Amino acid sequence: MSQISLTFPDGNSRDYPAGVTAAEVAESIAPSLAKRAISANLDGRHIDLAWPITESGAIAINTMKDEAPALELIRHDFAHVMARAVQALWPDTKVTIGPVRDHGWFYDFDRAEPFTPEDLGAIEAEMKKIIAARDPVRTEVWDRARAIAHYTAANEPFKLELIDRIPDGQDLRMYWHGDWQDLCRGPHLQNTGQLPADAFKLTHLAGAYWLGDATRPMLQRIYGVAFRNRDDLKAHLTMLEEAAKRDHRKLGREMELFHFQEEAPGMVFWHPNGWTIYRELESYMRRRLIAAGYKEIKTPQVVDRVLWERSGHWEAYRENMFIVEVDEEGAKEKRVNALKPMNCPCHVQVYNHGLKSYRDLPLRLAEFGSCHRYESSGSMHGLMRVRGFVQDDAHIFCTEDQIEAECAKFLQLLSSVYADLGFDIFDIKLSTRPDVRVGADEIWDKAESALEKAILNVRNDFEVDPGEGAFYGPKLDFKLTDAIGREWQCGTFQVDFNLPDRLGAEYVGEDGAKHRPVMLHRAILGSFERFIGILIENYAGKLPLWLAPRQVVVASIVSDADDYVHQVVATLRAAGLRAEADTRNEKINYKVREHSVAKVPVILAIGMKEVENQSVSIRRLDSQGSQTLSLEEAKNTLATEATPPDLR
RNA sequence: GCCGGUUUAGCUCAGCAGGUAGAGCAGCUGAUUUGUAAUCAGAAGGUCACGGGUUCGAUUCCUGUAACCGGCACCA
Repeated sequence: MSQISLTFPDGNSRDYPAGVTAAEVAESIAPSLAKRAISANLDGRHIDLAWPITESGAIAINTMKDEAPALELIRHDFAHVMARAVQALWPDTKVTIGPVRDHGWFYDFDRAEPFTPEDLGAIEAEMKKIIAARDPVRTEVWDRARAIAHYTAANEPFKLELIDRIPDGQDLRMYWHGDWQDLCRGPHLQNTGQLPADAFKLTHLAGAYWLGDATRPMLQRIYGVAFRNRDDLKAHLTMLEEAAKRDHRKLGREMELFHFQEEAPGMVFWHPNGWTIYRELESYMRRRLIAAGYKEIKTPQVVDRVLWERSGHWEAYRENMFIVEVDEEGAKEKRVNALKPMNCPCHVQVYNHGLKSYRDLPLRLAEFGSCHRYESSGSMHGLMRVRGFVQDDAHIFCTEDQIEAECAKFLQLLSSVYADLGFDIFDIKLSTRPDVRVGADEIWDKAESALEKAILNVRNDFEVDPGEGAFYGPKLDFKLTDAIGREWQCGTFQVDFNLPDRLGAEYVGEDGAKHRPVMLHRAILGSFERFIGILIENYAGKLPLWLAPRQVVVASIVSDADDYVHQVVATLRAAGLRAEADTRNEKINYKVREHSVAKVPVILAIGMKEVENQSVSIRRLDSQGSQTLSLEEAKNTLATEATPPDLR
């Protein structure tokens, strides 16, 4: 038998007979390592301990201490154990796929009866039995015919379809967890007893299309989470509770920011507090855009279908547009309009008015464009996905040569805006030309490299998503990371060679001839509604002072202080602060608690001491104590703090 | 749109093997003048999401619709 040479992480290497398993390699290093071993990495590939190694390479033995491989194995084996438990409880259930995902796994099943939330407990109990049995896990390589014969006999049509999709010549591997078997690429643990029976939980049930395809049957998906130990699971569940507390829908109700109701699903009813945040954010964006050389415009809400036909939207998105039909006087047919689902065609109309010269470019037209899209009922989610929303939209009309500079300027503006709003971390994704596209390859080359160069001016890490660009041009997408690590795609920068052509945009060049401008679609916040939702969740409702809808409550301790309370409120208001008086006949404890729960950032408590000294006792949200300042001092401090970041 | 779930007072939630409902908080009224996260008392508050059916009788059972929640699909 031939020899192979395996190199260890410390740089040493040793020879083994070909076909040696990682378990044997671990044993040869130290029996204690063999006991703790769970899997191995061979040239970066994650393999089973029992897998025969036939070629030389670099090997590392994994134990439960190696977080990434340990979690992958645990979650993957849990998926199998859960599927086994489900088939044990309901033998008529068909199995499909069960990948590792996020903090756990899911497995999709096909069964006539729906699973109920109560079933989850029964499944968990069955899983614990399987773990306690410590059944060995073993694997075999099967040829296609044998696998097909097996799953035909077992009446598992989804598995048969999976086999069909695996390329010819690829090994099919079969895993057994005890007497339950599943087609799987592995790797897996050595026995089910290695699973932490106290560190998993089945979390929820959901429907999911087979292979993610809406035309295929809907399966029943069961989600679970699993960790290496009970403490990690508990920490995860606590984190979920914390995230639920930040839910902008809950905070929106508690802080009286907005509401939704049946008669206008997906449309926001902004209340005074919420609208204050909105206006503050809008004013901020307006100042930033004007300072960055944009001109603000406003275009119609209701636009005849012919414009959407010309732009191409009617054909592609008719189903998602709100249609307004009008009986015009004397007309035989109703006139068909659409509520605008986006602003770009209207912006081209503004551009097209009057002859443009190359000297006018780049022309940056911005609009807080109110748009309506008929989103499917199941996709709406609080402020995050709505049917009526406002974009911080702008279109830059420029020459091809100006793309790079405009992109660089935009990146600068975007990162500065995100930093001002509390988001210092964001990721960039570059989506390049798709198979189906318009425009010559040379122009795509130019646009893609311009975008890439522009990013590299700002930072050196970005993700490339080949083929995911829009049909009209490549694009950049920006994902920011919030306080609890979630990512939100907000900004976008898209190069468009198509729409200027379809809508006949032109400029007169230096050469006196007419040329097509390039159009850059760009947004930083995306939609105000969604971005405010993100802000609320990021700050858990405790917005920075300049964005807080209610900035200061001046609360009396005794009613003899009421006159001075009103004087303090008037002083603060004159300094531009959103201040209100609370002179109700309640204890200061009660007032402090109520305004703290309402997330008012500053409470000024006023008793007779303050009246006498013309001072205030200032109490910040979440701080224990209070501090006494003169009224003048408090006014100046708060006014400075409440200044929007771009005006400081 | 699809699968599953939910819908009871302003909010959070009980309840009903079918006999038209209950709590806490909020709100209202009164007392209390209070020093940094809930003062006490009283009265009041509901077409049990909406429509149809079964029944002597439906908030409860069946059925349809809508909205919402968790996912899936979609997201110009």
